Amino acid sequence: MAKLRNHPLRQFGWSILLYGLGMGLLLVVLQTARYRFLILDHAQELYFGLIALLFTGIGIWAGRQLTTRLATTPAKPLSGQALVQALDKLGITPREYEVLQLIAQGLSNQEIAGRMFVSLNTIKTHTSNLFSKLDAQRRTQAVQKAQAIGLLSGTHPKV
Amino acid sequence: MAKLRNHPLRQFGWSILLYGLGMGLLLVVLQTARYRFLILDHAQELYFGLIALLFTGIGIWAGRQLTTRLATTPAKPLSGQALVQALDKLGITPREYEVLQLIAQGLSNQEIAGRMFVSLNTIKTHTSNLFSKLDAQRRTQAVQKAQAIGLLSGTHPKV
DNA sequence: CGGGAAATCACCCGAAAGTATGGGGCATTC
DNA sequence: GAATGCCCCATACTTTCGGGTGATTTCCCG
Repeated sequence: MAKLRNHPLRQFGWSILLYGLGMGLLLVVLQTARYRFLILDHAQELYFGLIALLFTGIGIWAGRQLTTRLATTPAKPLSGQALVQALDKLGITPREYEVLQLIAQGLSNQEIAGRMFVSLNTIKTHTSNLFSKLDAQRRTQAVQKAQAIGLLSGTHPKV
Repeated sequence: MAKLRNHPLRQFGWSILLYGLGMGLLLVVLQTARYRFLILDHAQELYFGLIALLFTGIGIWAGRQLTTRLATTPAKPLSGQALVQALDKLGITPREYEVLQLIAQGLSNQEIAGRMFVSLNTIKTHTSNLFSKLDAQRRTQAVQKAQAIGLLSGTHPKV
């Protein structure tokens, strides 16, 4: 084992870890940089501004990753409790339902994998199980059937 | 063929402006605060960390604002004359609209070809043109956008 | 008549999607 | 502690999609 892996950077599972590491590293870099060639007390404001801007951007990115997970789950698709029963009846797990919602929003498997911080293969597994439970062969068919049953709320244009 | 129509982008209002102003103000506050009761040079690292954290949070908040604003596109039924106008505005031909409806019902290109008594390649051409007119990359995305505009009626439990 | 739009079909090619199978980790339950 | 269910990941393989290009026919319009 541990030889050549066929996945250079495709996996998003490490996103959070990388984010944390990157953040810490950036801080260190900024710190050292400050004590080297930018000792000007005058540039103090600049630092704050730059850091603020940078981390605002990072925050927006991170937020985009998180919002879908947070936003889709507590959304009121059909009838709350009735929804749970319907899902339970079909044997659809929470994770699979998440995938279903993202599929309905027109996302690709790769994009879904990125948003849920899991591997593309995992998404494929989820979709595969989901399709069999919904008795569908294609994602469009799955969405259609899910909407027909009422599993999905109104359309949410993302992108 | 494949002509590109105009796709006006959505405006975000002046929330960005307010955000910028708020950010600048926050910086000023932080600055003055630093020179008053927090003059410890020792806390330098803390400052960066706190600011980073703070603005990451702000970024997440801002990102959430933007995405939700995008997500609140009206999903009206739309029918009759208004439908024709909407289709005409997008440059969607009758044949393409037929394909769109069948796609929304979860059919594959092969199945659509069978139902419309044409070649699979013809369906591919239609879908391709349709996607460019709807500004979609995937069929699920096309369906989602079409529903958002109101081009598609309620879901029909076929199959 | 010539131009343009629509509809039809074809071919290639790379990227996604879907299928099948197996394995590991983890928590709950019996 | 064995069994179960969910989740995660992987490999291998086949099929479908989607993009690009080009071509033909028909029909309408100026």
